[in-house]
Amino acid sequence: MTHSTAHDSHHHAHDWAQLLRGRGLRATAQRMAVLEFLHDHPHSDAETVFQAIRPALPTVSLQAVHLIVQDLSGKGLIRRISLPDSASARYETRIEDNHHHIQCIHCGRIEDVDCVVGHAPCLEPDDTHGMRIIEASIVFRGICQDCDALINQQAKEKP
Amino acid sequence: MTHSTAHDSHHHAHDWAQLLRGRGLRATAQRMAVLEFLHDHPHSDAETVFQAIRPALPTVSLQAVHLIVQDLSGKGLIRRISLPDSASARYETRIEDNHHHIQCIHCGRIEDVDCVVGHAPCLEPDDTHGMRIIEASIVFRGICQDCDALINQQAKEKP
DNA sequence: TATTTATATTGAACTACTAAAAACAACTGC
DNA sequence: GCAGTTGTTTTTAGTAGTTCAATATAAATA
Repeated sequence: MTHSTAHDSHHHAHDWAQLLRGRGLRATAQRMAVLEFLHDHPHSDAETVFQAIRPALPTVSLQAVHLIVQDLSGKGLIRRISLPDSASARYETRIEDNHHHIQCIHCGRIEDVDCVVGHAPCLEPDDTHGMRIIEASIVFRGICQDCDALINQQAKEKP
Repeated sequence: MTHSTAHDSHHHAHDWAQLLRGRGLRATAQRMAVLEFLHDHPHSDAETVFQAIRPALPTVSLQAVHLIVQDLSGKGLIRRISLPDSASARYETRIEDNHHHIQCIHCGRIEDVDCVVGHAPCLEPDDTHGMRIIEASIVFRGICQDCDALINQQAKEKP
């Protein structure tokens, strides 16, 4: 019988330490801080994570963050996302499902795309060239409403 | 009535010069060399293109290649591909159709994926978060037969 | 608690790409 | 065909993101 507070069940308190040890990784403060931040702020890049966790861990280095996200990706605890319109790699803790992403080519804003209409077919190319498919990475490139309005406005101003 | 030799029809000789001028770009030797090479070697990165065309154009610089692929992408003559398992951007001349790619996560080999079973749905996420979709970039990550065999063999050698 | 060993830190280096100014070459009109 | 204009390329530097190597540190184990 497990005790779980209302806060826990709502927040789904993650035992990052146990998760790390389960994959044969040591539960360090840096790794847990990275996991915690990525859980609350998906699609963050290494620099953003670094800046965010620095106040709590003043000695942390950007290189350490790079090393951590690499290790965690390798062990499947987080997922690395490389988007056409972002120079740096992004990371997220949501790895259980096969979800995809949509990014505004103007402002770079990124959102999750939970599923694709007709979903399954997207994971089955008709000719795999003899390859065993591990995952399908689908990135939708678009323009968000804000940027669209902004562009239309700019077009009016100087014709 | 057009004259076309057997060689032409087979090789589908491209008039890169005319294609460039049609988009308001000057037909320079560098640009034509880049187009020609990318046509024969799709999914090449800037460095590869640079090395390939250098023998014919000894004064060409890597920076020029970067600039050229950027210009050509901007004018829609080539397409830029960014793959999760490749650090550098790749380029291809095949832009008419909406085809996708499959890459081996082990050796990095890239192949075209002409179509997806059930095709159309992949271009329609169920929630666009208010964004206007411009394109869907689908990359299949997998392991090719050669690498799969290699990995299995290595696993046997040291258990 | 002491020891072992993984992990973090530090500092440097590397790769892909971009920027700015000068040299050059493609298109225009003569 | 030749000269002028302007778009391109070259050259030189620089930047961002990431990785590497050696040392220092801290987590797990006994």
